[in-house]
Amino acid sequence: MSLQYAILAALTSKPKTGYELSSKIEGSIAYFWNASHQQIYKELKSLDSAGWVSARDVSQTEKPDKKVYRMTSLGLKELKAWIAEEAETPPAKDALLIKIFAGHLVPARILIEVLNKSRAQRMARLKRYEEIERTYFSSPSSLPDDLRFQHLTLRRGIIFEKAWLNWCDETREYLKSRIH
Amino acid sequence: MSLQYAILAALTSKPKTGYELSSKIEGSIAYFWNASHQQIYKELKSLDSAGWVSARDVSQTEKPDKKVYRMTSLGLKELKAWIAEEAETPPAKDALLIKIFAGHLVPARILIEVLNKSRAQRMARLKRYEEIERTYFSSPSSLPDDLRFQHLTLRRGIIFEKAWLNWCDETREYLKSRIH
DNA sequence: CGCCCCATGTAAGCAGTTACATGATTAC
DNA sequence: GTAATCATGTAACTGCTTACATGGGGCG
Repeated sequence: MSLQYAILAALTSKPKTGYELSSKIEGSIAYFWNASHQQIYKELKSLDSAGWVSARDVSQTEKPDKKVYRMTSLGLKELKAWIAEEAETPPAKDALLIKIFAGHLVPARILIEVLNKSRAQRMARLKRYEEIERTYFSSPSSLPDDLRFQHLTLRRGIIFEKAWLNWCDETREYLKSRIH
Repeated sequence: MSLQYAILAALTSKPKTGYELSSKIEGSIAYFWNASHQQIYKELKSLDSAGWVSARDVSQTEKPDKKVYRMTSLGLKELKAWIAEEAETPPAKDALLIKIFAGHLVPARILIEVLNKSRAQRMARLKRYEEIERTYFSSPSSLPDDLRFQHLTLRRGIIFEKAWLNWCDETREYLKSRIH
């Protein structure tokens, strides 16, 4: 259900094709959401038949034809109404936490390896986010409205990756103490 | 798939019924995972037919009969192997972030209300986690192994709820500046 | 010659939610 | 009497993943 609203949110700035939604969203909604192209095409169809978006067929000569989707006024209305609803707080659902929870079952050095790999992924994300912030959001107050809100979600990414790194380090300290 | 491992992780300390798994997990795995009782009964059946857990029927006179599940040695072996595998980093998938992303579409005071409600939920969790830490984990070094690992996942919860609160405050400051 | 980019889908299946169902005991 | 706790499920459905499919153009 939320994916439909994520798609609508991605269509607020300008109309997009399913292909763009599934690949070019890098740098905005991809900070906190993902979906396969199959699922996105499906949701676009269902949004279309609900009248929340409308498709326009565009023929291309050197590339395959495509369908450009734009949000309708009904879609905008529904999106606004949904935004104003209370959001419930989802659980983390990160497999790494299950692994740590049951971590006493395996040797500490194995867990450290698993943790280090996760840490490296988190660090890579943080670097990417910080790079994006430096490049596009260096002076937030001069940005147009929609980009200022995008920046807020990027900020969330930066704050959280840092929190992850802190937790990884704290956890790693304990695991190291179990080896020596 | 991960739910099966979450169930196995919950069964490491002692055998449990589906009912206990779906309700009494409060205070451990519930910090970062959830599931309906229907789904848990389904997964227990599938784990049973795979030989990763085994069920024992227990008749009770004053309560309904129950099935107590314990992990088998095969289940333990598989859980250990899974823990040692690299964990990929999932996206946040929190609807609040979609709402903020498209936040320029609604009046700032509406968004502040939505944010405040989320913030209150986060704050309540943090208080709960801190209370649990004070009560059960005040001197971690004297704890048995499995509880020390449980404590690590609780620490993650505490660190993350604090990070959420920081982000909420940062975001609220910006939203307030849009009203005045 | 093979691979990547563009572009959109079908089909099968698994994972998870929501609604419905039963029924005894204990506590207010 | 009515609500909560204990205890386990079926049925229908939605959401999402994985595998498979097509086909032209550009690049090395």
